[in-house]
Amino acid sequence: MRMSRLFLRTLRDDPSDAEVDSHRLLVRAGYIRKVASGLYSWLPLGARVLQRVSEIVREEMDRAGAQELLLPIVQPLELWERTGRDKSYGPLMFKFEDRKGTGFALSPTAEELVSAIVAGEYTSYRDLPVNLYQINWKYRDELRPRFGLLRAREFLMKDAYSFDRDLAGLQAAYDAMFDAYGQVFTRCGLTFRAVKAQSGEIGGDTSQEFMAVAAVGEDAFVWCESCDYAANTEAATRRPTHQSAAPAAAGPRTRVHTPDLPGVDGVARHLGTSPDLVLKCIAFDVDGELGLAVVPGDREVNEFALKGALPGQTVRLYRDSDFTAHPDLPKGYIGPDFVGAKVVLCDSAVRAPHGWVTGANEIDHHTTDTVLGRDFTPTAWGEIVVVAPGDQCPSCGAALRIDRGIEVGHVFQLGTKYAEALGANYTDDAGEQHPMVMGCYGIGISRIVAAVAEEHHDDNGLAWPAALAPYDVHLLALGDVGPAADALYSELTAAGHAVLYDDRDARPGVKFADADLLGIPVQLVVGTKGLARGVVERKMRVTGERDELQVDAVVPALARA
RNA sequence: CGGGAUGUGGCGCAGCUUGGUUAGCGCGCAGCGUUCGGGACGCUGAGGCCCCGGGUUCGAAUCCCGGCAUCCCGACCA
Repeated sequence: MRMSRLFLRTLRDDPSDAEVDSHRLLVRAGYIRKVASGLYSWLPLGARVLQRVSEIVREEMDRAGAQELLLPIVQPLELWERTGRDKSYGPLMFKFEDRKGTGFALSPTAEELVSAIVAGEYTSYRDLPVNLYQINWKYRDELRPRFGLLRAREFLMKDAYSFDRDLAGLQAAYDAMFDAYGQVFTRCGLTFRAVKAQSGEIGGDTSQEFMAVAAVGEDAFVWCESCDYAANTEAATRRPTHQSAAPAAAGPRTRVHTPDLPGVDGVARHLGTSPDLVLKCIAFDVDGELGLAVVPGDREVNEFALKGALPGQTVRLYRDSDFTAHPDLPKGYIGPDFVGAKVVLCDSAVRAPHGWVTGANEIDHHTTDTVLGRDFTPTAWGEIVVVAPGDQCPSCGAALRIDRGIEVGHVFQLGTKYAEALGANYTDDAGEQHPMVMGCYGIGISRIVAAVAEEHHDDNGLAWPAALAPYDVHLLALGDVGPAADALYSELTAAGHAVLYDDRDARPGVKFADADLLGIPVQLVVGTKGLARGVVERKMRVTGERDELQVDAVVPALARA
């Protein structure tokens, strides 16, 4: 491509509305332009990168045995009503009506539609397994789009759906997708981890997220320094801190006046102690009764862990409205011995060998030297805190760490939820009907572009991994070298390289600066000085390494690289 | 949804407090000349519904009211 003809305008100044590096540089380098909040146009360079990521994903999906299809983006709302997700997805969906008043939505994902299609075609165990995927635009009217492509309202996603006879089949499909995902992100040059996750809105059981490690990532995840344990903060757990209660060294329990101090930090400061010696009692609803989650004051309750600790029961943390409905609850001053509590679920850290400062079950009062066993008795134990750095890994005991990441992929074992709702059943070899067992697997393709830009750039601009760069080689013609540069351009193109040829009538400094900003991996500089000695200069964008190549050795040299 | 900030040629910004010529600056763009290995310089030029609507006033980018848009922070943890 001759740069003199490329639809491109680079910007010298950072766009005022871009905060993170990927957004800032993709706009400055002319890859994307914002149309509205969370909506972007992909200019030619950006479109090529998106295409290259798509191609990598396509190759790995095909290799893993999945089959590509293409589903409509506009989907009847009726389909979503059948699984109830028109409500649960609710405001996240872009909804509208056609001229006849029929409801439609722009697809935020496609479990319903795929299930309905499979239900309409396949009915026999002989048909299974099958794994279908598409690469298509998805729409979510996000609460708060931000960080450019990282949380957009329109984004390109690869979504795959597997259908199996049983759980063993699902596990095999899931494993195949998991491995393929590792290949995709490795090929894209991302530093990533697969972390255990909660399934969230989509439903189902086992799920793992692929997180590209990045300081600007919106999600924190926990990982172990010495083994491969990794989980997002919702799903993460730790080893119990105390297996059994040691006798607490404490004096008599004492009631103290703590006026207007509902917060742990304020109470600790007021009493000259530290937050980790204060017990926090968080009220929750368990099957309509009052429960208390008891954790040290420097910790937070993990609502997912809380639910996991009380299997089979419906658990929900109290909201302001619950406290309004229960004026008898001294919010901020509840102790673990509160009389109305049917369940007192303590974290293992509560077994620490010392007395605690706790709420005195009365507004403006706390008690000191509150002792486990003497002053309060838990009804249950569990690991219910949000994991913090330094906690022990549940599988090996080494220290856990927390990093931030960008969720670039997510694999789920869904089970039969959608198959049942949409009638995706099959007949087995004994003539009996069963719902198909589903998995679903997503990759944020446009988000990968941003995540890679986030990881691969420097002060001068982008620095694409070779696999994703919009062009392989950036050929710069400096000064009066037209014929030689033209010849090289033709040779390289003929040899199969995607070449961006800066044939513009611009000064060298402009060309160098733009080349670094665009971030194509190999820069070839044809200048009058070098040409006089029969050489062109090669610069590697990532490392900055330079060397010289004889003009007639350029094509073979690049072929080797 | 709550809080904060912003909206002025394609991009980045000043002007607004204290209303008053023809609305400025840098980049970019066009023409001419000089220059030519890390975002050159000079001269000339084009390009603006000052976010939208209403109001105050002889007069509004500027003051008032109401919208809209964009960005940031937060969105239950006692």
